[in-house]
Parts: sequence; structure tokens; C-alpha cells
Amino acid sequence: MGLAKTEMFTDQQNEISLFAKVFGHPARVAILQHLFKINSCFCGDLVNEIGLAQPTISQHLKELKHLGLIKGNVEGTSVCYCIHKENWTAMKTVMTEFLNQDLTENQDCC
Amino acid sequence: MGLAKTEMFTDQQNEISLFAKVFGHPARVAILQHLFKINSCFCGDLVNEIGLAQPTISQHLKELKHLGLIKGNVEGTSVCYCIHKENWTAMKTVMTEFLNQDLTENQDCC
DNA sequence: TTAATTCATTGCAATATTACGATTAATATT
DNA sequence: AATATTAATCGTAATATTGCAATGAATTAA
Repeated sequence: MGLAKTEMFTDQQNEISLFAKVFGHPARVAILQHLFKINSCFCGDLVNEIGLAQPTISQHLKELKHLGLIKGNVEGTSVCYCIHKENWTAMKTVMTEFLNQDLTENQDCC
Repeated sequence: MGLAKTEMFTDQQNEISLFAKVFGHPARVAILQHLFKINSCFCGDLVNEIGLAQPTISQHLKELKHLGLIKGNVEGTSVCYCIHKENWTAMKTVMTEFLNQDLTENQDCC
């Protein structure tokens, strides 16, 4: 099938998994880290920085943009990308809540 | 290709993406949340709770176990699963560092 | 206008993921 | 021993993902 049965899960569970999925490829992690480091960044810079072909980087950027984690601004023939800070913060809230589930209250069962 | 070129990325980037990937399916998010809530949990309970077929749940559990985020303990014909707390905490450190990259120092480029 | 630059899109091949029926392995119960 | 229970594994179909060559669209430079 290769298709998650999203209707069986809560909105929160689906949202967490969508954010996580976009972080589930090292190229997208690298793109985001570079955007944080450089702040303003052209697509071509990322192609040089990361070393994948231009269409591949473009595709990864599209996925990040589709989830709202980055924005792109056309400047002449170039496109300048940067982190969408408000959306990043909102994502962080969702993911942090998931990661910080309570660990302490009980003993391990095994 | 369908194959990430992991050799192009840092160990940290690959590690982040591996953790994120395992959270990239709502069933695995649901399994983890249930294990946090119930603490001790048999595989069959998860099948009832989540509503996917037993082989499917078993496969998701295997991936979580392979990454070290849960442990399983055989008890008679059942297997009791729970969160691997030390490994969860270690994973949380890695992911939190990634999520908390500095947002404030610069203006948006676009 | 022509050529160059930059990036998106298309199309495709290779591989991965998801889901589950059928089966197997292991233990427990009768 | 025979049967039941529980969960892992195998095999397979359907779909998704990754990567890139080729191409297209938009702008800029000559």
C-alpha cells in the first residue's frame, strides 16, 4: 500500500508525523541548518553547499515550503529562501510537546 | 532512486533524519503515545488500540525497537513493550538541539 | 534580439514504505 | 498430546520517495 491510514489517527498525531517526515531526510535537515546559519540564501548556494543536483534541491525546498517551514522570495533570476520563523516556532511547540512526554512517573515494565 | 545519499551529510544530520523518519508515521506516534500513557503494554493491546492489523503493528514496533526507542520483554506468549527511557532522553537531546536553532539574531531575508 | 543565468517542472528509473493475508514459532491450557 | 493464544516473519501488492537528465519559464546581460 505505501499509504498511511491517516483517518485512524488524531489530527495531532498526523500533524506530528507530517513535521517529522519532512525532517526524515538528511538533505532537508542540512538545508534547514544552512538557512539558520546563513539567514538569507539562494537556491544555487544550497546546490553548491549540499552537493545534490539542482532539481533534487528544488524538490526538497518545495516540500519544506509546502509545510510552511521556509519562505522563498524571487529576486531577479534568483530565489532567496529563509526560515518562516512564526511557523517554525509553532512547529517546535507541537514537536516539543511530543518529545517531552512524561518519563518519570512509572517504572519500566521490562 | 528512493535512496538517501547519506555519505554526503554529517553524522548529526543523518542521526536527526533517522529519528525523525521513525516519527514520520502516525501509527508510530500513536504507539509511542500509548506506551507513555500506559507504561506497560502488550502488542495485542496496541492492535486493539490503534486498529491496524497485527503484522502491521508488529512491523512498526520492530522499527521503533531497532532505533532503540522501545524495549520488548517476552512474558509467556505475550510481549510487553515499553519506552527505553535512557535512549528516549538521548534522542530528545539531539532533536531538541535541532529544533532550538537560533531564530532571533537576524531579520528575515524575505 | 540573442545568449546567459537561475530555478521550477516533467518524466522516469531505482528503491523504500505501508499494509495485510498466510504462515510459523513459541508458549500456555486442556 | 492436542489445541489455543500471542506475536514474529514471509511474501506480495499498492503507493511513496529519491535523484537526476532534460526541458521550460522568467529574468538579466550583451
